[in-house]
Amino acid sequence: MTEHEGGDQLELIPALARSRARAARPPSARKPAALTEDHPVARVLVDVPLAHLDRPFDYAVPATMAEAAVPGARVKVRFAGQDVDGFVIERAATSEHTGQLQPLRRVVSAEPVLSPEIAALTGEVAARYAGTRSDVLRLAVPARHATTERQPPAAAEPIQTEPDASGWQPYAGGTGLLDRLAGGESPRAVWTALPGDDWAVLLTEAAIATAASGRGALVCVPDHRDVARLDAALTARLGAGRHVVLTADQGPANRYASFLAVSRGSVRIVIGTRAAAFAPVHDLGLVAIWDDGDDLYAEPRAPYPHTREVLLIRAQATGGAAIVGGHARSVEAEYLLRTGWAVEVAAPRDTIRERVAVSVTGDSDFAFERDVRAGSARLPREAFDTIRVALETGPVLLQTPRSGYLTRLACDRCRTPATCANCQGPLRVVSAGRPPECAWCATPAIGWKCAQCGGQGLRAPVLGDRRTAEEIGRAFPGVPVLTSSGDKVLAEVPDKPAIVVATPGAEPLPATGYSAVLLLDTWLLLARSDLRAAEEALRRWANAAAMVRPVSEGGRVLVVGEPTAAAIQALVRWDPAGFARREILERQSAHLPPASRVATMTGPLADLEPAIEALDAPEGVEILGPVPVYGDEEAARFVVRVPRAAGPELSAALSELQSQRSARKLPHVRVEIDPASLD
DNA sequence: GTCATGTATCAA
DNA sequence: TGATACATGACC
Repeated sequence: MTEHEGGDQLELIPALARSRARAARPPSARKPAALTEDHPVARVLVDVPLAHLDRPFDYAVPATMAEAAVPGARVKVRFAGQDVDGFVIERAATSEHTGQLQPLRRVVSAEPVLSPEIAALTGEVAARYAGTRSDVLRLAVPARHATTERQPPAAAEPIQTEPDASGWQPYAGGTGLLDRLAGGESPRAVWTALPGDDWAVLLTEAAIATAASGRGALVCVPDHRDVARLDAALTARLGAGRHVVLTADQGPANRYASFLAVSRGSVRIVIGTRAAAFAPVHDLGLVAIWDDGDDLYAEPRAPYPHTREVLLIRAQATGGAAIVGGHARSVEAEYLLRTGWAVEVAAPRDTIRERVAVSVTGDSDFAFERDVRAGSARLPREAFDTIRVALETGPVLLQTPRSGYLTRLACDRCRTPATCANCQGPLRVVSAGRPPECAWCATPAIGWKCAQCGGQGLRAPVLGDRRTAEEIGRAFPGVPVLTSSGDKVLAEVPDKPAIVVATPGAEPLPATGYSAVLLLDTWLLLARSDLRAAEEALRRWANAAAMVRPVSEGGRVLVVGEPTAAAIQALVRWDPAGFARREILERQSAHLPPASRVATMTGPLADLEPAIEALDAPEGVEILGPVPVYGDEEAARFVVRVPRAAGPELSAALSELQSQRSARKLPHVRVEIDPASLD
């Protein structure tokens, strides 16, 4: 031990003393608090929003704080003359800093709320999304609640329940997956759930299997209804208190209590929405995400990380297992299979055929014409018949999208959405009297020709009257008609004949499933002006269709739409994997994610142009734009894309750009990597 | 972001 | 010469 007394012991290179008034002040002017002898340096992540200050700063640890200033503790420190919040990430014996260290101002709490794993994770997520760690920390660590913190931690009890792999039996590699989890191994799987299967039960068993190996599990689901379903499944198997729920809207006390139960290791099975993705689960052995294509997983706060990416980063970093599950398959999940990062867990075709039968009926003008005479102007004859027959045995689901999506132009002959000849972006009408433009690169679509059928006419899909529950009710007098949509989601459906009209994602699940599921207005979902329109449509249809009873019990799915559309064909064949494979090839040739890594830069054009100029982008970069931002007069947007392999380089270049800009006090430019949508 | 410092500019 | 404005760079 060679420590000296007083506050100057950390002046490692005093020769570099600066002329700043603060440093020049005589030492007697400040009270040099006695420092602790053991590891007197605390490395602190300070909560400042500036990109160029996004790194740890060293502080001296006063003797009075020696015990409390543990790694992970919240502290208050003096930074640039003001008190700011921070987290201790490390205690060290010495500092690299050449000046004098400020002492920690206060240890807010000795509770180590930022574990080393999560501290590292926030760094990786910030780097991946070209954001700041302090922004990511805000997502990762909930606000403190002092009263809650005073409650003593509950004892951690090991989970003795044996996993039941029978639900995974129908899947090739299913029971093997559970066995490996229970055996302490770390398989990584893309799981395509069978229609009719209770995904919550299967994920519950996966979590229990992981627990059987003495490890923790973290499962993210899109929304509250899914949380409730998974919560119920876990409670049914383990009883209350063996798992914990983390969501954003729990209220400060509840949220912090749940968080503490996890961070203190009292509970090691964690479920929740995207807010749970950063949960500091002890000995994390499994991360799982259900229906990863759901756009609720896109974090709306900077730096806009996606739950799936956060979980995969964690699996990679901890060497744990991962399950990416859904009825449909996202192109990102397909990419995990292509690269060999994960293996497929799916049911054989015969099993699928036993579960679900999907047929399609056209909604051409001819069919409508004929159906007017059949008594229903709104439903094709076959749909009408299907509903009538199915109502004899149980509830029928009609899924119909809400109107009001931003629609893109389509070929007026074959209805294929029109893409830009230059960059494959969606075409849309900017103003009357001007040719349509690409929404990404603003190239006017002059002399456009449909790639599918060679047609040369463009049409804007016009929203017709929405089918209303009333109209349906008139067609089926005496049958109760229930609606479920956006703000008014129906919780339950009686297990008897009824018609449920629901918007995608708001479909209630009857105890024994629907006797029929009808997917209406499918062209509307497909016409959305989004590069994911078809993938998203199939996901929504599959989720609704999966609620149908098995074929053997008369369950039937009918799609009303264009039979040649790829997404509809994939649904009819129930082949989400094939669709994802095909989709990924198309994205590849169009230089779209996930084959490419895309970033958007948004802000006033006067700020964007120098930013683009200063961006030290990797080889092979394409810069598209600027394009005016819909609904914002001031703002414009550039799209920057690189081959997938150059993604980390692009992130680094954007981080560097943000650093330089913040150091030079230039106005903020919003950077979003892998944006949920490019509209 | 704040703060302190340096330089430019101008009225007195 | 001092007051003021603005740019710059450090921030532990």
